[in-house]
Amino acid sequence: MKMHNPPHPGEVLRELCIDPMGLSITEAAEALGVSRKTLSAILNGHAGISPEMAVRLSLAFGTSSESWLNQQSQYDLWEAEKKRKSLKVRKLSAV
Amino acid sequence: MKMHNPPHPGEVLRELCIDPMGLSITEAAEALGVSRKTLSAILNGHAGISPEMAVRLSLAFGTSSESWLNQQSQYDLWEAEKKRKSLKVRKLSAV
DNA sequence: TAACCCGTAACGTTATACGTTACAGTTCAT
DNA sequence: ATGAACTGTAACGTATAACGTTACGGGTTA
Repeated sequence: MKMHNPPHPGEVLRELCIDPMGLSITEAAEALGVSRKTLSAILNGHAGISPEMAVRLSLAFGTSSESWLNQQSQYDLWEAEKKRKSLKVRKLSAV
Repeated sequence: MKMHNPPHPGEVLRELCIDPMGLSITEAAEALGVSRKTLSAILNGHAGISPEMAVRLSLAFGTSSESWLNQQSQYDLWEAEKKRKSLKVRKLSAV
């Protein structure tokens, strides 16, 4: 019940890692072992952080893979919750 | 550092909700508003719990969507971590 | 035996994470 | 100042996965 419109994880990645370290997309993408396009898409909100990417970020930046993937989950869930009222689901009661 | 080979969320769903309530896949799928195939795939580990499915489960069973999606994240991450050593990533040091 | 319900396999559709290539804008060296 | 090198992103193609529809084999029951 604490969710507050979480920012896209790509924003966080840029503001917490890329920008402070003065990295270009090209440099960071090379270090992560992915294409410039892949990283660019994440930073611009056109792609999410995949489980494998979370591990890559963990290796490159020394953070926990869990924290990156959880951020993505919270973001995805926030989007999915917007449709909650429009979903046709019948409540199942215990016995 | 606490991860212990998490079970597939479909197993948990079956053991915690479907079985105890004596529901068939057909009944549960209908209540959730998805096809029998979709629920069957999840319960047998052939599909994961999507963000939208997490919200559906939340509506049908009165649980939190977050808990379902987090379970899936932990499972996906466990799988991704298996490849950690084979990923070619260069560590980026601060300054 | 026939009608019915159940779970799952087969097939098609759509979305997304990835790479390769191509392109427009900068910077820099000649 | 003109050409080379680099940067970020758009365009296009591929693979995987979540979904629905349909079809099928195995029970139960009338």
